[in-house]
Amino acid sequence: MTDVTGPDRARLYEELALESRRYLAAYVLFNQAVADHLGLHPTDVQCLSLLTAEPEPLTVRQIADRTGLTTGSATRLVDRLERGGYVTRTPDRQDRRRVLVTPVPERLARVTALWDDLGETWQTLLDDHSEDELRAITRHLRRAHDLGHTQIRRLRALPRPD
Amino acid sequence: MTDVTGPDRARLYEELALESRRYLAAYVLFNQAVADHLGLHPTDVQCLSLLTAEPEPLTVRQIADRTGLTTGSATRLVDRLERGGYVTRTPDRQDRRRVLVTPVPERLARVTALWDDLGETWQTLLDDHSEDELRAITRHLRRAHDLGHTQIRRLRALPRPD
DNA sequence: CCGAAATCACTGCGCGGCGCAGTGACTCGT
DNA sequence: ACGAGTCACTGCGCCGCGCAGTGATTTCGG
Repeated sequence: MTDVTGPDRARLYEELALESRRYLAAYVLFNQAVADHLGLHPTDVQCLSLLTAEPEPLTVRQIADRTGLTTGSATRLVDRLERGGYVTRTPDRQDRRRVLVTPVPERLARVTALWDDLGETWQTLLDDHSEDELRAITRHLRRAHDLGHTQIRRLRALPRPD
Repeated sequence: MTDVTGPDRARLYEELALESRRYLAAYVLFNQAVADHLGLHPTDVQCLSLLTAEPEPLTVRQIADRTGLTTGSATRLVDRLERGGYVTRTPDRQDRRRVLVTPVPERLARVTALWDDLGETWQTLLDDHSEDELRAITRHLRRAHDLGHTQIRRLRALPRPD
């Protein structure tokens, strides 16, 4: 077992924490820049990202949950995207209360083209990492993601300090 | 030199890209949850994070640049934080046009306490990574951060596709 | 030097995304 | 069959935000 109390290690933790904060701050700015460039809002871009990541269409509620919006705001979000031609609404045959939101590939081409272009450069970052390192990075991201959701549940359960 | 074209490696790239997206999506939700819990806006929390990360106070303009807001909106942001007692305004003696924004430690204690609590759990994630892995993760984050800023400059230089 | 230009924080104004609360349509459990 | 729960959707009002302009201060060119 590795020693988790060494002074080197403490410094590594601190560096990682600092880089994480900078990384996340940069991401927010980057996302904003992408949205500006496309003439959309960050939320809209985020939603398109969600839709393209999923193999099948999402319902309005699923979009609301994954973006942190209320269902009302999610309806408006889909309104904007539909008006812009990015998505179409389809009634769900299984449950007629639900509405499926399907992305329109042709309209999304411009967006994905931009992502692909930016992603290509991004991949070159990974080229001089070993496979073990890549696995370690991926593992850390996944576990941080999981912890994030755990913390969110904790925060929502906690009473508001006011 | 490692082979960067192998099928395993391509799969690792894809996994890492997917986990990154999930990680970043979770961060946005997490940040929102923290802000909700404190009765603040995500932007406000982000600003407090910036202020506490820096050893010396920032000017309104610096806050604007680092949050992606206009100076006008940054003024309003500082207004909110000042009204809430989180920061104080101090005129800059060197340049009398400028205003320095200084965090108020006592008022921020509650916020940092929450961060520390959440950060403690977060650190346990790192305990079963080797030091080499930690270095690899940190390096990746730093380079991704740098690339992000490069891409932002590219995006701003590009013409709007409209 | 002195006046023009740049930069700073700040302010009115209007837009629009968002949460809230309520509505009707639909599904499900008993 | 009927009530409870869930779905997407809709007015309404709030307020964060960008935009454009202002005055104060600094910087720079002739």
